[in-house]
Amino acid sequence: MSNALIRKLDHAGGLTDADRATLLGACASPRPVAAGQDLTCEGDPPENVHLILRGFAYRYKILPGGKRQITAVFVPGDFCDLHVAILQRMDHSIATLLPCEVVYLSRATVVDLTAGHPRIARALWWATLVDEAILRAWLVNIGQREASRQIAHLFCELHARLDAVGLATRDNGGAAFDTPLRQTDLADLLGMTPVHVNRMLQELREAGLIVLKRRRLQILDLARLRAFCGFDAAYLHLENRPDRR
Amino acid sequence: MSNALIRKLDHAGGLTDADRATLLGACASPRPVAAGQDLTCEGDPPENVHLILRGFAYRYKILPGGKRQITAVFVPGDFCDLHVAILQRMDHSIATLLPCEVVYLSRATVVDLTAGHPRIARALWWATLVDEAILRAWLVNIGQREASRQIAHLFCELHARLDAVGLATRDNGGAAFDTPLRQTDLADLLGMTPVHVNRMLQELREAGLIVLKRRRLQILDLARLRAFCGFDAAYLHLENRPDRR
DNA sequence: TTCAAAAAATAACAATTATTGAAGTAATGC
DNA sequence: GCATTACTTCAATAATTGTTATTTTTTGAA
Repeated sequence: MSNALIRKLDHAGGLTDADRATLLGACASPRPVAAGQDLTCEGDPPENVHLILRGFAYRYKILPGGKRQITAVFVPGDFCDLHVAILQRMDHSIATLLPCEVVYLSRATVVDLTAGHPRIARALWWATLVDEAILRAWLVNIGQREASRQIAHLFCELHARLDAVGLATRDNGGAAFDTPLRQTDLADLLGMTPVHVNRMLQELREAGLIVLKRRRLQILDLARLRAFCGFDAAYLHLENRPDRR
Repeated sequence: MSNALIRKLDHAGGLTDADRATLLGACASPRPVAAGQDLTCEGDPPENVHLILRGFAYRYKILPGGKRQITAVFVPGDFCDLHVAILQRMDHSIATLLPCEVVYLSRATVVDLTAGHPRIARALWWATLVDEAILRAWLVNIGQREASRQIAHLFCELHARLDAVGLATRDNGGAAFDTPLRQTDLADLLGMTPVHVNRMLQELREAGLIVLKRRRLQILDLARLRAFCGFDAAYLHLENRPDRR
């Protein structure tokens, strides 16, 4: 037995079967959440920790002028706010992009998980560090790359992360996955206008790099797309390739 | 007795005098490091944890094309890489901006600090979360604000962080601090060209918002500068205002 | 299946930002 | 003091990105 969380944490290495069973137990009763629902709002005191088991969610912040910046995308296996219990108030919001299955973990449960299981604690620590590394990679992406390469880089990252939990396919050089991001989401994530996102997507299509249709992204030649945007998966720290079960 | 680290962690709250003494002891023998030196290089396995006691440092990543993105600025009291011991390789580099005094802490020391002193552990945890929040704020800044407001926002953040460790002045509405960032650094931090940074600084000067001369920044009216860029210090989580000692 | 709403695609034009080069000034380190 | 580095200013051009508006397609609900 396995689930997205365990598949992900296996990349951190060091988990025993007993640890996996403990994690499975903690994920026992996920709740369904509809698309477009806030899991946490800015200003709230943090309560539960949210774990996405199925579906997609995202972290965002609304500026006074109404602009929205997306600062994280959560895929199955991701904690949305593992860390945040120490802070007094949330400084951002979290919402679902698609219908999700979400595990609500009380702080007490998280403390139990980590205090009683050092290898799990280490794996969760690893996940937190990877989240931070992703944030840095996004900063580099937005700051330094041109628009079409930003989009390409995001797609490469999403593919790698979804592949790590078994939600992407790879076939002779190509790859594919379902993406929840609309063009307006991409725009708010990369700091562009939706129109420009659309233009850049056209470019990627015309360059023969991607096919994007009905929220399904096909990467025609993964190596070529990665070269195009200078994607280096090192920051995802997936070096411990687990056996596929 | 106090130092920048203690002044900073006092904002997390909860430290006892004994904790402060323990922290002071850990900072006992800082090493001087010249300006422009790498403390850690991308690709290295992480070794020591670095704590800046005096001076400024920054985290950066160089892209294949040679572009540099600065992903963090460290001021006195900041850990550069508290967290990173778990990962196999550094995915970025860290270097000094000015001559610094740096405490090199072995992983063992960090483990001792946290394992034996729960309130210190909590404070370090808090510092890690704030670092992440700053990263998100930078993403929002670069993604959503126009160039001059990005610079203003960065200045507001630096002022707040330096004020938290007693390195900024505030006088009847205004404020001032020494900044280590050259215009090329600002450019690599915000994803602009140096020429454009220069232009935007002129705008801020002409708007009567700042005076920047010889690496000293004077904010003429802090409230006005904050309003100009929509700065809200909440993400720095400095709510526990300690007594100044 | 049909309809209404949302999202995506497209186009023309405007605004912002980057690039390059050059020249001069100021600050800094040795 | 001298050499070096950083900053300032100007200009002309190019590239990128934003704005607005319209059409088409997709999506989701009735």
